[in-house]
Amino acid sequence: MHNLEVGRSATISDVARRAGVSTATVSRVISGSTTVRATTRAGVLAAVEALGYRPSGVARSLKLRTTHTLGLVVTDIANPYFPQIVRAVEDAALERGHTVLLCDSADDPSREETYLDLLIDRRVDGIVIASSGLQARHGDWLATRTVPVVLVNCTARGAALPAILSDNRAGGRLAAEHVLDLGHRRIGHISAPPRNAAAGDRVAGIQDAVDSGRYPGVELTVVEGDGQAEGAEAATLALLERAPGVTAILCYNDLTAVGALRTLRGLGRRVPEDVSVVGYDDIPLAAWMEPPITSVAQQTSAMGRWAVERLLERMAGEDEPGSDRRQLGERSENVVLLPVELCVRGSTGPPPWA
Amino acid sequence: MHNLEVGRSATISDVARRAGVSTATVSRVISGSTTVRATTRAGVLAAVEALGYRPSGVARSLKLRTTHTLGLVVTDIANPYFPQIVRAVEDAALERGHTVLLCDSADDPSREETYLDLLIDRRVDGIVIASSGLQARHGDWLATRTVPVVLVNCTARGAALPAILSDNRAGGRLAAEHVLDLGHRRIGHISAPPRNAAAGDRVAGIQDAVDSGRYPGVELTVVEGDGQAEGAEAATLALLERAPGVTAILCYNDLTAVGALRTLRGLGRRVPEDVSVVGYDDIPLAAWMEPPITSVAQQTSAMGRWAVERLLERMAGEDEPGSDRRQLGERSENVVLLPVELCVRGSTGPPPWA
DNA sequence: CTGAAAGCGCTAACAA
DNA sequence: TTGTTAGCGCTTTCAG
Repeated sequence: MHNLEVGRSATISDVARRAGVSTATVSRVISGSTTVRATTRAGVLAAVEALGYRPSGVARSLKLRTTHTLGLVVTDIANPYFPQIVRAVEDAALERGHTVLLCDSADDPSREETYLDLLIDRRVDGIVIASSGLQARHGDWLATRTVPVVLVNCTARGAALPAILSDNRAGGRLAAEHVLDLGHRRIGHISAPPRNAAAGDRVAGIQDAVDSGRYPGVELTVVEGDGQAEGAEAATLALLERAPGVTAILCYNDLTAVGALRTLRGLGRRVPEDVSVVGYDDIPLAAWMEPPITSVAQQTSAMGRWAVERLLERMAGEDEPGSDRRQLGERSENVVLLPVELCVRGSTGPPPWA
Repeated sequence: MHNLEVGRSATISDVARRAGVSTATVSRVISGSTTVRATTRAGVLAAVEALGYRPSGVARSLKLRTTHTLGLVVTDIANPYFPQIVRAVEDAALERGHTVLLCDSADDPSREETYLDLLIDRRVDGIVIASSGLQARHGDWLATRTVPVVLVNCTARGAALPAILSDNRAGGRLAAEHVLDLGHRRIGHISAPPRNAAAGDRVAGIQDAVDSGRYPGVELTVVEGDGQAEGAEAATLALLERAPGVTAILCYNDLTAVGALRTLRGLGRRVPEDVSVVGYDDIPLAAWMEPPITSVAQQTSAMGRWAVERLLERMAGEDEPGSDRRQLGERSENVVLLPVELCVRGSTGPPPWA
């Protein structure tokens, strides 16, 4: 009797031997090919069952030149914004039989680079990058690779990579108009480091609202935070020092808003009676705070799903003949802009004098 | 001139051809073997550079029978407790040159099963399972596989899989003693569904404190929540109905505490003046709430790190001869219990009459 | 110091 | 309907 070595998992040859057929036949049974006699099939299946055989994805990948694996690079999994994207990407990937190699760059560009190399080495079928601050050189480098890449809520300067973005500029404008409509005129903004592309767009949107001419006499003060609750506390203090009269603070994200809320409370300023606060991202946390935070919601899961679909579609496309279109300038359909929505909650209200 | 096909990445043969050597030599250079003449090495390196060659991890995995990939199964990535584990596991894995296949079972047992199969197929080197409710059948099944598995904060009834657990019973006791010491006597507990093993242990710990004899006249009421903020609202209402006089609520986790806080506030009950609330997990969120939530902290990152180390150590061990010890009953060193710590914050205080 | 050759586990012509 | 064979891209004896 032919025993398996201990610790080794069964191979297709083991199954073939046991079933008394060739490996080709086993392969046919596994892949569900119809050109197999029923009795043969049954025999193979019995052997598969008996041996607990599961085909090696590694061998299959080598042969088929596809790993059914997607790489997902995120800036910081600990930031509640990202798990939503991860979930969406994974859902979409799993539906199509793909798994996800998660790469949490932990806000470290060099780690991000390491991961990108690793993903290439692992021959993933595609890469989704949801990084708040993709380095320009990464973009250039990525554009030279053969693996399809799509960007989620970030852009690579220069390199024309397909991307799905949320309309950050509109989001900034929406937030600003909301407090301006409420009557606020001295407003502050706590932004994020400039390597974060979204930050700039949101500031631009806020500026759009200020410059629209619809709100005379607006004073806008911008300070830089770090997108974290802790960092936002110092930023809030700095803002209040530079512009003691602000009655509304627009925050780069919800975590920043949390920090602002805490700081304001510590200073004895009531929200929203004394100061209104607006967040961004509408993570679950926003609704849980006291007061619940008014926030700009992005279509996070749509973004993740779109990214995966785009990737798989692109992979399929590359099989087609004469598919050298990668060399052509990518067209504008490659960038999708998703609308945002303002969720008004308890952290905003009219200014004290209104 | 020998051109590469478009869209295909360079292989070791491409490099060999270009450098005018055999693939064996290229392989030696890549692996840093010293037995290569300097000039030859230089030539190979030049070819590697020119072609942008990166060795295929897939082919290497097939040959070397190791993928340098770990599977990580989590119950719900959207639950803020898990990203911390993910981060820790990934950190430890990356340090040792491994990548992580993330599997978010999204609280769906059948999806978890699908993922486990997928991980086996992908021939991951090991699997870390951080699932709140591992099914018994999964455990049995896992025990039959050759791939090393370690459990984080969960156990598989029957199957003797190595596990790292946080001392949930001690945590429950700690939380209970805290409010009992403050003078509370009518206390409530919002637990989690029984498939969650930790939930039972925490209840037991609370019961330990109650039964210790140190606190006479304690009344404990337990209701079941779902570990989510939303579900906790109904559970809090149910608790208050069954035991209107409770002055302290111990929660299964911080998310549950958030829900309790909101509900109490809605009812006009002040925290901690009227009712004290204790959370569990000490996720960042706990400190951000108003009032900040007193919570039991687990050593999350230590758990993730330990899991990976255990896995890799086990993988190394399997190469050794006569390593049939898997058949022997696993010994108790296979289960590690990590201590917990109580973080006292503003959500707990003496009962109203004290 | 270097090359030839075998083989990891699988699939896909091509024959039979 | 089934088997034979040739690789996928790499590493690793074993010769030279």
